[in-house]
Amino acid sequence: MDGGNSGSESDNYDWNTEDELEIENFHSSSSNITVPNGEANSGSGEALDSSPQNDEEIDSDFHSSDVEGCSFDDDSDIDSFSDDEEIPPVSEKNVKLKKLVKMGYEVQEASVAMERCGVDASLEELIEFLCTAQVAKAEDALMAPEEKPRCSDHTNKNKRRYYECEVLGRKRPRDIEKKTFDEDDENVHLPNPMIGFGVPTDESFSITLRTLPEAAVGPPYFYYENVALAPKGSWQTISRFLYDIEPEFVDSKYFCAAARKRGYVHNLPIQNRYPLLPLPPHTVHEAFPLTKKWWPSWDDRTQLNCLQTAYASAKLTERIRKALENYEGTPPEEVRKYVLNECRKWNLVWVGRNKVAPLEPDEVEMLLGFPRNHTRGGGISRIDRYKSLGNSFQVDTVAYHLSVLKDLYPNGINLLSLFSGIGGAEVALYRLGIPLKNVVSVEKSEVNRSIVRSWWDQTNQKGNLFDFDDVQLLDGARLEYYMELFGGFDLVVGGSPCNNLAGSNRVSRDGLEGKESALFYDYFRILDLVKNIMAKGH
DNA sequence: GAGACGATGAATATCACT
DNA sequence: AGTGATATTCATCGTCTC
Repeated sequence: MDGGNSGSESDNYDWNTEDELEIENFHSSSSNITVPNGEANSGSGEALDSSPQNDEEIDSDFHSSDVEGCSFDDDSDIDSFSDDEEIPPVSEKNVKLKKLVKMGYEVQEASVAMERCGVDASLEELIEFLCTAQVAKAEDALMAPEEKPRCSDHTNKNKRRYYECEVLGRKRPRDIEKKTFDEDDENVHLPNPMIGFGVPTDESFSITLRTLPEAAVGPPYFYYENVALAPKGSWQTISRFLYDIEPEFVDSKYFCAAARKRGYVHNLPIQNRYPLLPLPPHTVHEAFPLTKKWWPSWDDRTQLNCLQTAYASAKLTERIRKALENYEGTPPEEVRKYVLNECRKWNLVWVGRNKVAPLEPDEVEMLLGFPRNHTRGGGISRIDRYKSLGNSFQVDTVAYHLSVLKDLYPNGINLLSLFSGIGGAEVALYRLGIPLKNVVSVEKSEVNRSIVRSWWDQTNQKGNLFDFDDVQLLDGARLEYYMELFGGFDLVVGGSPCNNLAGSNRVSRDGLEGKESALFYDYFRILDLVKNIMAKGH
């Protein structure tokens, strides 16, 4: 492991303690709130940059831009076991996985089998499971949804109660006991209010202690994200794969002026979190002061709904203007209802008399916590900007959760960023003043990779960015190579595609097994590989 | 080919009320 | 506890225009 990580004051944080942690709210530890102010903190990275940045060793041949085809043309030995052939056995588990894949099973289903049967399962057991699963799958298609078996009937070994937390707070004690995450419980219920273990603006309900399942404890730390309102069962599955950690559901409306209900599964400490400063505006009026002049009294919205990938047409806003222009004061009930419905559906704001408009990409950037023009330039179209932004993290929210890493890694971190998108996690860490030493990033969209690469250059990052376009390229060999190169990953972060989970999707809301959303299993696969390699003692 | 536009509801949660 | 009304949702696809 990287010497920088285990050094200095890390004795306060024992990797192996399952529970540890008994600290105060971020309040009392005001020393933590020495946050670099917003985007103007480019210097902070350098200030902390005492760690050796071995840029030189890391040959520029490896510098991502050429990774499109992922050229391992360096004459390092990595070449010898790159693709189809022998991956060096990082663990027995991997060997089995490899064998199963060679037998023709998908990596994904093989992973599932190993997860279900346990690491000690023999190859025969695994194969039997896979055969049974295939039969079951065929039967499944004939079964009514209600009779479909769901989740884990296998993990009887984990009968322990693994979610125990102490709650410091005044209200909502009635919810506490329900928080225990029973594996027989089919429903992962969403917290109300949706504040996870706590948000900066509402500390009345704030959990500062939790016990992680043993298998969940790092290294590395990991942070997984997806839409909270996924089809039933999705989060049970996600949680089950991610070492039975209870998801933390948080609505970003507590961090910014727009809603964004998301679930996060992570093994980070949860005490001493602190928010990015300055705090972003929390209401539409604060975010867009100019709209106040035109905002009708009968539009009672103070915040926006979820920022999505599609936006309203100019024609729609014109229809709304026409519908309103005939009325001097307050329009009749029917008209108000129509207009308000459209406004809520499309997140329209008032920009003139009877005139509404969709948010500009710049404004969406701001709401999501990105620097202005983050997605602008480089030949990126307006439509692509909306799409990329709509799929992104809300930076303030993620940064709040990741803020606990700052004290743990004063010299910076090595980051594995899967499904990076426009770099929400990278931006969050940067704004927290956590130096990025080495970042391995996977992102399918070339537009997005370009955005992150551009941001990396603009912010004069001192570390190294390696980007790939396909998670499949990250196999055991490649991971071992990078981990060997810079001493493992400190954080594995990623939000896998939500296409088949999102409520907006009329066409293919197929759940976790959907075409894109099934990439979650690659997140698990890669994370598990990293954990195994780390455990092997790098 | 790129982009603007409109059509395409179901699933799920919340809430007021009995 | 049950019920009906109400609200929200990281989207996809075909067609058209330029």
